[in-house]
Amino acid sequence: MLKDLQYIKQTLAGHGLKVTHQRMVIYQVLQETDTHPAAEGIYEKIKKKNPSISLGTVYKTLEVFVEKGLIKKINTSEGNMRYDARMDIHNHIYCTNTKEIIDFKDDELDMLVRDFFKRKKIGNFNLKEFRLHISGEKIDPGKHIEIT
Amino acid sequence: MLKDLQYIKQTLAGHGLKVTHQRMVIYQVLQETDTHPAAEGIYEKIKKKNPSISLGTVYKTLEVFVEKGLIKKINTSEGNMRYDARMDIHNHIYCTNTKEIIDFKDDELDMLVRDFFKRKKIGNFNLKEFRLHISGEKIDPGKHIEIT
DNA sequence: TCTTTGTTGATAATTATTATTATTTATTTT
DNA sequence: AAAATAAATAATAATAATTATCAACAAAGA
Ligand SMILES: [Mn+2]
Ligand SMILES: [Mn+2]
Ligand SMILES: [Zn+2]
Ligand SMILES: [Zn+2]
Repeated sequence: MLKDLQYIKQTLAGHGLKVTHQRMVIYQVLQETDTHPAAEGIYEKIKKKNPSISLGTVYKTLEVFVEKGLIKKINTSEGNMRYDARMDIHNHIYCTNTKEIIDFKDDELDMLVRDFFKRKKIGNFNLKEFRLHISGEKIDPGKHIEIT
Repeated sequence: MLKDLQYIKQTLAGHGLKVTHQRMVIYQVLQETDTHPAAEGIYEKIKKKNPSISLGTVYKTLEVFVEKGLIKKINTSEGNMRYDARMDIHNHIYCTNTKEIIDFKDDELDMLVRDFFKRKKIGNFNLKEFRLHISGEKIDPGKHIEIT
């Protein structure tokens, strides 16, 4: 899913953000990857081509993206934050062994849960969203997890 | 749900832990409360009656409890850890406004999801558990959330 | 061009948490 | 019971992740 620069520019601008090189490249990294990286990881990847970038800028920029609804911030059980460019509602599979986070989306499951909460009401509460956190361990850490 | 000291002693001992005053009082605080406090909060509560206790001890003790399967450690979307004395599998409702975490357990929902994963298999993955994270906002922050 | 405003990089500060270690307390051995 | 051993605690230092500060820089507007 290679996004061209034009698309990225439009996306940033469309969210009310001034287009800068740093923002472009940070957003691009997040688009290209599905590993839900931490700020540090994004920073390391960018530094190769762009050694002058600052880690603080990465943090700041990611925070701005989150505020503008461009990306999501997700928290791991290890306590550090990871970032996710996928904005559709979906769930995460955590491997407690490799610390990987894998996306998991299933319409049937969504319906099932949404349906449940149509019946079961939570009083004095404005439900925004629900996510399923699935955790376990990869059997063969070398191979991929596959959802069938 | 007032637990007497005898019960707490037995629980600690039953999990292979030496019974100390600090452990007793830390575990007691967690038992008495349903607010999923952070280490700091537990520490503050204990300090009143027991001013000599150290924050490091609270952290250490909580970690020991988690390892022994006495309590659970849960992570908030703000990134800091909270502790939960409830050990049965259950879900959490997060209020993004008050930062409260409220327990939510429903057998029908559990079945629904468990059932789903009996059909939908995740390959190369040993599923340990799934939890539903429900987030939203309290409508009246002064009042309680009620599950009907 | 001058002025204003927003962004970045360098760096300092903060927060949550963990590690270290001497002291205290509990348990076992003599 | 006294001595020896082991475990737990308090005080403190260290670390990691993240946020704040601020001067330099860049873009946009007048
Ligand atoms: Mn995601
Ligand atoms: Mn819980
Ligand atoms: Zn994702
Ligand atoms: Zn709970």
